[in-house]
Amino acid sequence: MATATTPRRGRPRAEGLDEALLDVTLELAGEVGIDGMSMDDLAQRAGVSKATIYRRWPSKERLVLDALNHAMRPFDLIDTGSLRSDLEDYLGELARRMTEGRASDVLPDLIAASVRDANLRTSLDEYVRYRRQPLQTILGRGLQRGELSDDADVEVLIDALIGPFVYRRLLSHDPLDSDFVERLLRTVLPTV
Amino acid sequence: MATATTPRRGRPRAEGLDEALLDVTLELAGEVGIDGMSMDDLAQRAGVSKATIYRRWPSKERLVLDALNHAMRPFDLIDTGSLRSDLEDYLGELARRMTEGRASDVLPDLIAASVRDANLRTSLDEYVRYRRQPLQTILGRGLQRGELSDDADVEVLIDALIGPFVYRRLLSHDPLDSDFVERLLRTVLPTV
DNA sequence: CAATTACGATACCGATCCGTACCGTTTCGT
DNA sequence: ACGAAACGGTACGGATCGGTATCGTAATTG
Repeated sequence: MATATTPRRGRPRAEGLDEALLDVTLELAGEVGIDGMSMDDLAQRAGVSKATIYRRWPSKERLVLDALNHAMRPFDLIDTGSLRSDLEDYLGELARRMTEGRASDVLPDLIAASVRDANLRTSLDEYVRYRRQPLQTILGRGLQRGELSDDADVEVLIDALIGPFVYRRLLSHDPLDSDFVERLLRTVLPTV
Repeated sequence: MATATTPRRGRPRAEGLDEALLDVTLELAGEVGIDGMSMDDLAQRAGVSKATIYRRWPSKERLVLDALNHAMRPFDLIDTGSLRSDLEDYLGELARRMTEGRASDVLPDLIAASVRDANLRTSLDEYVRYRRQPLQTILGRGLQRGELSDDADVEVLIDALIGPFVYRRLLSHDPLDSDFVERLLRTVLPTV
């Protein structure tokens, strides 16, 4: 976790191996689930000895936790000048991450595991807030510009924008593409 | 699965035990997860010998599958005469089932497991279609009555109605109550 | 060169779990 | 009464898994 600041005496840790292991962890957990992933399989997939892993993390639990937190990368948010295109940009990026991203494959398993694991729950909550925040910014700008009615229910509007993505990704398995983004915005966004 | 039609020779199966076991299975799976549920724990919780379970189901997998399918009970759909109150009724019932229902506790785990289990996936897909159908009926009536614009995107509208429920239940953990139903309808439903 | 630490490989321990087998007992049909 | 099937209890086998320990080797510092 913390970078080793003191250059010790013996053979140094393999460079970049920590991050590589976190990636493999996320990948494998996405394939076979967190519980279904054995440390032996993980070591083999990474081309590494189990001892090497346990020299870096004290337990499987902590490793998985690190891997999940490591996967969260910030959105860069651009102000295009219009509510509609701001939302198109953001939701397009969201669709991309929910279909392609490394983290997206673990999501179902993470949700299930977080029900009974307080640490995973905390990580997941952060992730959720992370995704709402940009929409709050975008919709706030829309309100200032008058593109959104003053009595609009911003929080529920966010639910109505993110919810369908979650629903399609986890349950209906309908596509998450730009066409869907268009149709969703036409359906949900109050016509101005 | 099939009811034993032929009254055999020896001691008959305990009456209603099958259903009781399915209930306990669903309950326990909701608490500790499908993988986390051991057959020994299940037997103890049900006050039953493991042999009794394996006399009825050939494997844990088939038992869980039966339990999930058993949990799906039909909605009874009433035509209140107005689109708005039809939706209030249906979404209110949906909110109730997603928070109180036996099946609701297993949902996260079921989603995760269905990613890698074709049989669970099939059950889950049925469940998903089950929930869309009533909305298709309700919105269809709304179209006929002219309460909905002819160019409304019914499928995406359904996504926008169900999605927020899924999102709140699995991710944001915000409440699913009648107030939320009201706010969601005000936000999503095109004002007539 | 010597001490030190990381590495791959492997064996191992203890725990858990699914599924089966066996026991003596209970409840039914004949 | 007798055989047949279900029952609770329990023990067991085979497999898997997390984590530790050990060993010989490689890399780096002093």
